[in-house]
Amino acid sequence: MPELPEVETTKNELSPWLRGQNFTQVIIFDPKLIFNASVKEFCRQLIMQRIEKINRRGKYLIFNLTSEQVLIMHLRMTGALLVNPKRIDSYARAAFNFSNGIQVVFSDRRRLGILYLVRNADAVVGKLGPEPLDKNFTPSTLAKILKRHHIPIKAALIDQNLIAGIGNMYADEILFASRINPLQKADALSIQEIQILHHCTCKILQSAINDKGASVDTYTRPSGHLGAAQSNFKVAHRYGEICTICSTPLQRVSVRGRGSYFCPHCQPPA
DNA sequence: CTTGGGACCTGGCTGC
DNA sequence: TGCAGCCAGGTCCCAA
Repeated sequence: MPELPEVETTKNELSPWLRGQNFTQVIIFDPKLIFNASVKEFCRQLIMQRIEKINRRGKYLIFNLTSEQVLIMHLRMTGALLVNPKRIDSYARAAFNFSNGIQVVFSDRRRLGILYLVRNADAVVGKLGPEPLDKNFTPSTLAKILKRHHIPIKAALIDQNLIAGIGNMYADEILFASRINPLQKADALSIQEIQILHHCTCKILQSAINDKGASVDTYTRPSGHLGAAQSNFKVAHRYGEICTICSTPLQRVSVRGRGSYFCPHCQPPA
């Protein structure tokens, strides 16, 4: 699933291809991909626009254009942006051609991804919490956020309005590395636990970016290559296996309807 | 404020 | 072999 490290990798690898290029053709195979606008209008407004820069905010990709508009993409569960794919299959929902001759295909098996074309990016990403890898995101920032919420720490970590970019699998990895039980209440964590949690959040996310994201399910990098971060996972997608530290069988618990995997020995209940 | 549920969506899995 | 039912999870929305 594309979370912060996968979206960051997509941004990093797309940028050299797309920066300074103009959209020469926009083909929408699935009209539901476009939020709140007709396909015709969307294509008309995008054509001949130049991409100045690609940014990431949380799990969103933000394309700054020469016009006053901003193109925002969310990959959701199974979305991927592929550069010059060998063939366009039934999962392709849109194709973009550029002035340098390259083609970028939005591929999305479960069709939950979405594109926005707006004047102000804040209309889409304005309510997101802080970026966990921003230098302004300190243990004290995290402490202030968690103190305000009497909810399971797992639920807090994946709430995009509290912290941006963390999803189900990295939340599980971060909590395992921090030795914190997913059901522990956010406002009950000690300052020591919050410092560890902050450290592990930065470490896990940065390490996953260095590994070009995790290729579980359908995620592939724009080049078509896979990421390698999944090989370091200790609990995510390892259901039925044993803890790499203490050999206790990993357990599953549902937090806010999301499967949460943890080691009952390394991450004991409070 | 939190909590729980449904909706979206399709491939993969289970059980009959 | 086929089919129904459920599950996966990012996000939004609604009711209690």
